[in-house]
Amino acid sequence: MGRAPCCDKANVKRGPWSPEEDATLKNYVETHGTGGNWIALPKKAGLRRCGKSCRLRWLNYLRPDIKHGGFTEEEDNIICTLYAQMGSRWSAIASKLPGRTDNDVKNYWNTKLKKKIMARKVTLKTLTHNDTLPSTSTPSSLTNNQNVKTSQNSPFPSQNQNSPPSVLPVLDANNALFITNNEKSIISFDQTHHGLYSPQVMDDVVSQIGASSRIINNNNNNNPMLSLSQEGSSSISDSSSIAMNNNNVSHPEQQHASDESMEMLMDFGFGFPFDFANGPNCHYERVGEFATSSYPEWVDFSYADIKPH
DNA sequence: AAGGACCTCAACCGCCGGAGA
DNA sequence: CTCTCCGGCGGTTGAGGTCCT
Repeated sequence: MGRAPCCDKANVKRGPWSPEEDATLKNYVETHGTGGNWIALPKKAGLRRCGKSCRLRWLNYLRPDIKHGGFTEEEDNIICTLYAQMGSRWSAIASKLPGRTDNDVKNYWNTKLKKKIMARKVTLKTLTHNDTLPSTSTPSSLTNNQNVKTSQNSPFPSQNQNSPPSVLPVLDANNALFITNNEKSIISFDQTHHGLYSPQVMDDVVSQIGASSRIINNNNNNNPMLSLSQEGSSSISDSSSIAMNNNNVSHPEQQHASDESMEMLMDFGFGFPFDFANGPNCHYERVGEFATSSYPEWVDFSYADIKPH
């Protein structure tokens, strides 16, 4: 048997609040406070509403310090950062945004911000060994991560046979984020997807892209380009992903579900950032937990700058 | 102009944990 | 220690608005 309801649902009004009800509740709370008991408040205030409904109405709409209207770019960044750190703990995230409620933040994330991030073009670009290499610097947003390595002299670091392949985030003069991982390839995230990339993932990405028949050579300097963008799509589904195996790079609908050769799946479906990569050669960890990981080469790009394409 | 699809966001639901009896 | 009550929270719903065909 479940818990008894908090109020007599047959005798309380439900649905949208009228201006009169708003005024009654506002006047009562401003005059008397909540009295520490929301359940008893509607009766005292003369409202035919559930106490929980009164509390919600006050917290989300009537209280004086509430901020209505669009979110700023700065607020977007804060939400993204905190979501990457703590997931859907909306009240905790909202507490860092003065005047915003958990409901506001949750709605904003679910209806706009998630799609906004997904819509950003994600482009992986591989360069050949003969390409001109960018001058490099450490991304300032990553300098606090002591696991991050940068390449100052040789852009193609040698590999230690006994250690996982290194993933080396560097910035070129235009602040484009590049990732080097072996002697033959650099991956550039012209516009990066936030997420957590393991060296195993990046190693696989480089090797798989190199063998991919789907690489698009879309420029004149022999730099093959793989684009994961959803450009041209009128609507963006909630789950967009690419799957990789030993032989190709393809969209999952083109991939047989029973294909046991699949090595990994990168899911851009926002479980973000928690469902980025998994598979026999990959590892699945939460951003906030990687510091204690046994994989010291994990790189957190949650704070990487995103620049318009 | 109409109607269907899609989007937004206020409101509700039900679970959980803390406080106090 | 157990039980009850209540506030707080995240997930979900659905009415109303907007866009698209």
